[in-house]
Amino acid sequence: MEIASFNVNSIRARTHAVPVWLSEAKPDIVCLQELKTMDADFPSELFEELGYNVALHGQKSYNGVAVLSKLPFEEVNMRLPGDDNDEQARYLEVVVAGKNGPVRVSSIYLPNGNPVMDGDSFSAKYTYKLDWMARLKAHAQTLLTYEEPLILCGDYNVIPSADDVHDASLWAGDALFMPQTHAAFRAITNLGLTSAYEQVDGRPHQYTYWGYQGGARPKNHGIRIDHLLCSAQAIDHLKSVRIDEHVRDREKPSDHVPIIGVFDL
DNA sequence: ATGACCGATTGCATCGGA
Repeated sequence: MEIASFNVNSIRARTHAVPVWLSEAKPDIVCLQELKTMDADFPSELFEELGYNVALHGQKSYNGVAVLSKLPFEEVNMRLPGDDNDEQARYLEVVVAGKNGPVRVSSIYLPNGNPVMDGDSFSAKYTYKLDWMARLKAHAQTLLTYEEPLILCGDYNVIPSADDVHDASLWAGDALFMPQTHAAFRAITNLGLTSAYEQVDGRPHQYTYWGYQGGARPKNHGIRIDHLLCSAQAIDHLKSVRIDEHVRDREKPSDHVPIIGVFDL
């Protein structure tokens, strides 16, 4: 089973790029982020034609997550517990039937959090990011008690270490690289979730995002912020990981590229 | 010679992104 994560930066702007990539890569499950559209305007037919079932949690203009799956959904959950007033569409969790039992997959669009400061204290945006990460930790803790293959896929907006960016000094003080961000990310991984990339590859300076500005892609000034966090029951069956960075060099690309984990599940 | 950001909105500029 191949499971991918891809922040598309508007699904309507990517009606060519995403189906072309799907036709080549043929992943079984794809977690999409930053749809930037309401459910009614999501081009489901493009994906149904390619054999995918679609689970959708859209939002007008911002955010929005989806899961495409060749296997039918046995369960779909659209909310990250912990704040009933949170209206932002950033979480979608599904369960499909693997070879040896249920496989649980989430599509995550973790808040950016910039700017970090508002005067002398953390901004509302950065506080929302840290709160959201604490909620994700609490939910992950619940899901891990199921002792299932669990893969939390998404745009975490977290640069895990200085090895995951061209020049870390340029990111000091950024919400993606703050000590508090790193601590909140470790609080999640320390529960027993392993980054698929770090488990089977781990080379430094491999990126999943290059900004549109300043020739970031040709200069290879990227960051690695899209991650597949896996329970032990998933990591046991992880065979390989790849980052399809060639997608970034095509016409009208997203600023992110897909990351794919190959699991024997 | 110079790698000039992109997408959504009700807009002809502003916001959010990372």
